[in-house]
Amino acid sequence: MRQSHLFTKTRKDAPKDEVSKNAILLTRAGFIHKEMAGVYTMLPLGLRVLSKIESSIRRHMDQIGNELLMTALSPKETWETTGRIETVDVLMKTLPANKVSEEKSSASYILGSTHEEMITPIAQEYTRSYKDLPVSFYQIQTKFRNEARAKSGLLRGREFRMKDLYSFHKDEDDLKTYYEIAKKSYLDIFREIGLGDDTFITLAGGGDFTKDFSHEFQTLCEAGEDTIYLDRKNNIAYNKEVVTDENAQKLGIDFTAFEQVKACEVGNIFPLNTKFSKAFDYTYTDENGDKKDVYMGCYGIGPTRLMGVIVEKYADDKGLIWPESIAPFSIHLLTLSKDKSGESYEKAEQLYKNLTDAHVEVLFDDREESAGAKFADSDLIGIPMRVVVSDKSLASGGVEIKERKSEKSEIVTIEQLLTMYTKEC
RNA sequence: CGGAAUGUGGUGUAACGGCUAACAUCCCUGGUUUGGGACCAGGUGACUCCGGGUUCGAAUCCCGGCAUUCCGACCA
Repeated sequence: MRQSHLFTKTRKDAPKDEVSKNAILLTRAGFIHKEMAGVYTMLPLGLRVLSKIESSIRRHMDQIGNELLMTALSPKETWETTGRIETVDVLMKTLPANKVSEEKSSASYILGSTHEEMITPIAQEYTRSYKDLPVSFYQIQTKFRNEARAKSGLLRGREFRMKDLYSFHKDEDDLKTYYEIAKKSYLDIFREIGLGDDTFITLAGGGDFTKDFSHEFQTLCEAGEDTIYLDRKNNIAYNKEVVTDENAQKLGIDFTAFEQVKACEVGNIFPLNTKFSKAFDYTYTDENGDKKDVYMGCYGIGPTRLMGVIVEKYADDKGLIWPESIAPFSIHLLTLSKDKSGESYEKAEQLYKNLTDAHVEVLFDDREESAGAKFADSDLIGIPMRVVVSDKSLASGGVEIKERKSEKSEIVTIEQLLTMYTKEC
């Protein structure tokens, strides 16, 4: 993509209505645009990152589930069936927007904050035999939660992206088996998008869902809302909420020996068992023709929150630093020449063409800006590799390459650069 | 949902109760410049969040909303 065609611009000043690092940098670099507290538009650069995160999640989820797309609007009745219309305080309801529509219909709907109420009847309709089980469904979708306090930019929004996976099983053992598969898949995802080393499975309270512990995936992050008790050696953590004397005794654990760290919950998984299948009277027929309860699990990851966490963890004082796997582009190509008929400009154009022909994702800064402005923007946007084509670089034998995360730059020939990026494909 | 702070051109800031609301940046014109957010000249752009009140006079003081941020509670 040519930067001259990118409608967003960078800003030197931080927006005054943001304090969190992720919101400030993503706004300054033109990745997001705030609409309201906790509600952000994804601008082109932001959408590219979000899409990469979601693609990565999708690749892993396709191994263990069927993708579908449920509706964001849901009928009130289904929430009345489970009783959660009374107990889930983040539910948003639609209202007729004006007098005219009020006269037409006074119906109101629930905006989906989670989809157990919708997926269970779908599973019930299609999978009623032991031969159909286990089965699992997932979607990546925009969710709505009326958080009492949206905060920390992308970390806690009222409208956000979520990947939600639901699994259905013949019995508890089968659920447990799948639960472990899902757990592993989640760890693979976090590793792939660059959070592997700092993300820990964390035992937490099960909320309404279960009396047992549930599992959260917590990424070490100062801006996170949670505190976890971490045992790095054994690769396990406990959410502060379950660190009680009672649990210490029950589990035979000395929590004082654990490291206390701030973390952000990037995923969670729950064994729901029969909570929802009972509410919807969902049973299957077993080999003997008997009706049996269906066991269920649910598993969530928040792509927008992941994006925020990655910014919080990897940015420096100059701007964003994207991990390779989710960067909006692989290469930020800069020409320092404004003379569009000059040699260095033409070399840059040719290089841009060769790279994009080879399916390398390149952001080409072809704008008429000063060198300093281009470097500053490049640092702010945070694409992993910067490639500069200028009279100076050509005189030194080629193009200058510099990784965003490194201070060092080096000169390579154009052929060397092309080889580096095209032989991977 | 409780508490606190803040609302001024697109963005970031300034302005004692008193003159045409100032500065920077962005944007537009022209010129100059080209390896770390260049420079010169000119120009556009604000009912000072909304509604009341006090006052001869309100961006400024008071009351009520709304919005944003932070702290706390909450967080399927």
